[in-house]
Amino acid sequence: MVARYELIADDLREGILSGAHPVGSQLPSEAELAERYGAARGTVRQAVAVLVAEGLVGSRQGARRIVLGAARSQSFAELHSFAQWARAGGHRFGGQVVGQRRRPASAAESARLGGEEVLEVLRLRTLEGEPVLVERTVYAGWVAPAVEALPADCESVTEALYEAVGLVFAYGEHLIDAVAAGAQDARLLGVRRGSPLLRQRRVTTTHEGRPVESSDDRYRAGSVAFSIRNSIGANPLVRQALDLRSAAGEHMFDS
Amino acid sequence: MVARYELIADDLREGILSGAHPVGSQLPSEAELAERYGAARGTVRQAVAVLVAEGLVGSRQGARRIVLGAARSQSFAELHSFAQWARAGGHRFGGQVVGQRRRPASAAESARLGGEEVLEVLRLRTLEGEPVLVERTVYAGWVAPAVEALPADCESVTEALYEAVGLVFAYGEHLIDAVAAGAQDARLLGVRRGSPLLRQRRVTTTHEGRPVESSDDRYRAGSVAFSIRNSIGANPLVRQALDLRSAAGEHMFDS
DNA sequence: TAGTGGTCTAGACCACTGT
DNA sequence: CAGTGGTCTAGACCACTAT
Repeated sequence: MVARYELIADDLREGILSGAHPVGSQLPSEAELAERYGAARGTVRQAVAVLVAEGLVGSRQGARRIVLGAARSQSFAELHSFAQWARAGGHRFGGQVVGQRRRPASAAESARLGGEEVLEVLRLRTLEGEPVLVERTVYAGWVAPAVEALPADCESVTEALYEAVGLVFAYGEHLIDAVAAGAQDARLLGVRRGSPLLRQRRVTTTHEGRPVESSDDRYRAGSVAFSIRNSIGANPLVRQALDLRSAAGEHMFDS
Repeated sequence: MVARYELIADDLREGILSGAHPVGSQLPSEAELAERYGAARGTVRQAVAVLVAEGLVGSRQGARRIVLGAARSQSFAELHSFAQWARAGGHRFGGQVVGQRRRPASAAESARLGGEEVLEVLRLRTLEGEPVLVERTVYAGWVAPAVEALPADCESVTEALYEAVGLVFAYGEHLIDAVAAGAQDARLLGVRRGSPLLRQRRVTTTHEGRPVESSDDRYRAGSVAFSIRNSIGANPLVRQALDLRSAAGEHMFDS
């Protein structure tokens, strides 16, 4: 069942991408759209809200909405899963488990993931044949058996876990910064020690809010960037100071 | 005029932060909230949607909403403006213009900002007394006079421009990656050449979609991170491949 | 099967923009 | 001032979850 407002949003989005609503132009009024699509104003508003959330359209009270850009937006899955992101972008990609072991959870990991044992996995991923990403993932004990059952060259862990045990990654918290490559990073990525890496740390949970994994992913500089569009009044990405000196991290990420 | 749904959202948010609705617990049903606040269900839904967008609350059809976290979310202004962000976080901060000059726009800048002349400004910003950020900003010609009129140690350019000429930064597009410090970066930030920096490139526009500035901001590693919470079905931050080899950048950022 | 969130309608009033 | 988007209501039906 696809919602009416989704269909309208799709149609408007296509109009933007195809140039029927060029960047900088005004969108038709809500009343006009409601008539065109034979829908109530509320439904049209819901459709337009989707485009606003995607950053394609800007909105202010009293004035017509304007088209801000024509870049397509990606899904949660594409942010969460390297494989799904790379596939959607038409990239050649691969992955390989480099090391994997069960070990007792540290105090912080236990608080973050629950349980007393975790599974630690080190993966190297390639894009267009080049190594670009080192993933150090710590899985909660309860998913460890399912993860261990995966092949070492599993393309998409996210998809495989869904198919194997119906596990859905639903929520994520991400922290993005830059770090110098360590010895292991450097060896795996083929860069010099100390060279810049883009780091994405994250904790992912199920629909119920149950933590599944915590990961430290490091991209070779120049291979990948994060992109965001925002507007006054709607903006989920935030800066965070990293406490240069004062009392240490109460933050969830401390590895 | 503060909207009803904002007040309800504020109240619910405070309940989450104060522990009345602890992380992992269920939120009251929409019907219950509607009765409690004496509002229609639609209004309550709008309030809860705010919390969902902030990542504080998770939502799925058929089940009660659950509380995901208690971190406060920040505003567009706080992402856009170093001063407003630092002030909201209670940090000590400062800034200083290091260099500034008008020059002809490159072809890319002309396409991005409009006009044939731009104003280029190099600023160094400090956090807790330490230099942490080098800002290289290119302003569109039409705002150049207003920017040049600012004092060299202006704390908040965003606020000053609003007060001086009523300019509002309304929309932004950001690209986040890691780079090695160049000679100038290294000298200004007090780090070694080649050490990792977190880079945020952005283009900002007015309400009308008119481009105002394009900037390349570089943070010393370990000083600042970007943070995001997301969920299946709502997610504005995306990865972007940086084209290791194939034909060069059609992307808007190419400086 | 009852409860809950998701979708949709029809209409009202208000705040703001543009002319 | 007319037009437009923002807020709010009251009620209906549907899809999904939990028991």
